[in-house]
Amino acid sequence: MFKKVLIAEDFQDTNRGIVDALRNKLNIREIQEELYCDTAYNRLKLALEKEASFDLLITDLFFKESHIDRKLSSGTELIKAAKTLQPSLKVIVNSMEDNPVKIKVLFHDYKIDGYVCKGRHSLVELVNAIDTVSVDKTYVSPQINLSVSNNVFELDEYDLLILKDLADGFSKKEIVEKFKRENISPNSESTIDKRVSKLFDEFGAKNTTHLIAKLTREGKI
Amino acid sequence: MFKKVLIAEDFQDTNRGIVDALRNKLNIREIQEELYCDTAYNRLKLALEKEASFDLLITDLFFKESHIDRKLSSGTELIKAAKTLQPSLKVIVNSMEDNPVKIKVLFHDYKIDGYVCKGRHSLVELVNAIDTVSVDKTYVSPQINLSVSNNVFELDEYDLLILKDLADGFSKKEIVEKFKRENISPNSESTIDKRVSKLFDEFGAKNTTHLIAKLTREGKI
DNA sequence: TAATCCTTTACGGAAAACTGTAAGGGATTG
DNA sequence: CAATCCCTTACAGTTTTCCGTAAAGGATTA
Repeated sequence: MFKKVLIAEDFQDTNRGIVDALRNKLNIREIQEELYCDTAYNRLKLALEKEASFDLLITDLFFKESHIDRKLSSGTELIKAAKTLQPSLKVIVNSMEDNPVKIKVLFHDYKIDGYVCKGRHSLVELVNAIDTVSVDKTYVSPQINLSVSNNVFELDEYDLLILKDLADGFSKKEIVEKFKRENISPNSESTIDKRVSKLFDEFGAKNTTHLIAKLTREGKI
Repeated sequence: MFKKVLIAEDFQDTNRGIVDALRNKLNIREIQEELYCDTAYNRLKLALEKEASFDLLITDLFFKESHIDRKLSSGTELIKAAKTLQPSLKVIVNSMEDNPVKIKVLFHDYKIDGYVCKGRHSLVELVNAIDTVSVDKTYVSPQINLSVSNNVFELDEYDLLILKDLADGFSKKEIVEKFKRENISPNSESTIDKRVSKLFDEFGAKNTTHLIAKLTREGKI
């Protein structure tokens, strides 16, 4: 079981609940909390330098903006920095996010060990997650169905360039001009037309407005 | 000071923090928690019938969906029902929402007494809010600027009908047909054209796609 | 080398979006 | 009552979107 745990979470009241659960149900001795990504990172770094490193990081994904200038502003940035600093560190994410696609990215690209979706059973799940992760397995909240989203179409960088411009209200002709100006190729109106039409098929959209609305709602652009 | 408080909040770990704070800092004797809007409402009703009614309701706005069939599915519905049941009940909302326009609506239309925005200082603010509300004043988290949003363009119901259909990929002609079918008026293509053009001006959008992208990002549709 | 496949590009036509003008009707005001 | 304002609607003209066909060029394969 873990001995030293760091919690990064900007909701004061949520912190309390987690700390209570870890202390009482898992008998974890050393629990520290941070409200900001930057300070959490500094604490991890300091502990590592003093050879008293943390075993587990429990972090949220979203942190409210603050007046203080920050280098790290989101959970994903914190995770990336923390894993670079200390690859052995186990990471459990505890967040509102329930989009399987995004959670999948956390496991694939950010190599997290557990994901707990905030909700009615958060605390019970978090305890289970810590148990599971402590024996080198991965944990995901049962209500999240990661397999559903296997055949989701991925957006490559070029598609994203087009989509973002469309969402910003540019016409196809304007996008053509912009691409030519910035030496982005291909840059014919015809190609851009075809790309967007392909995305209509992939995402089941009837027209540009529909497509952009869908992708915006899903947080993909 | 309040004697009997009900907390409606579907995040288990958040509940814990609030209960602790109320008990320790405010010496409130009777604190009950509910994870669902419906059960919260039933508890309010039961207490009223037994002449042991609650003084204060602290509720979130968003509740995760559950497998159980519910009559009330959001905090606003709970507030509406609760105020109808027991007009004297004080209500403090504790939620993620930080859009001043939406918070303003809670005070105007739902007659809430306090609003605490979940964040780093939630607990401290909540204690302040309870203090303030207990002497018949209203409380709003200091970071929320209700006055800023005075000149924000409001979307009326009719505009929203159009916008939602556009976001769902309907063409203007299809919207016209739909409106006529559902006896929604006005329903000429010309009027719908004009409404949308007005929204372009108000929100600084270049075309429909741009408008829908903006409003979707802002969570207005 | 020839055949094949894929991507880019050009082009054309129907449909839709966008804009401006103008007419009609209901409500308000002097 | 007439003048005015506001909203709805019709219509027309330009631009843009959307979709199909087809040609050109590059890379891969037999």
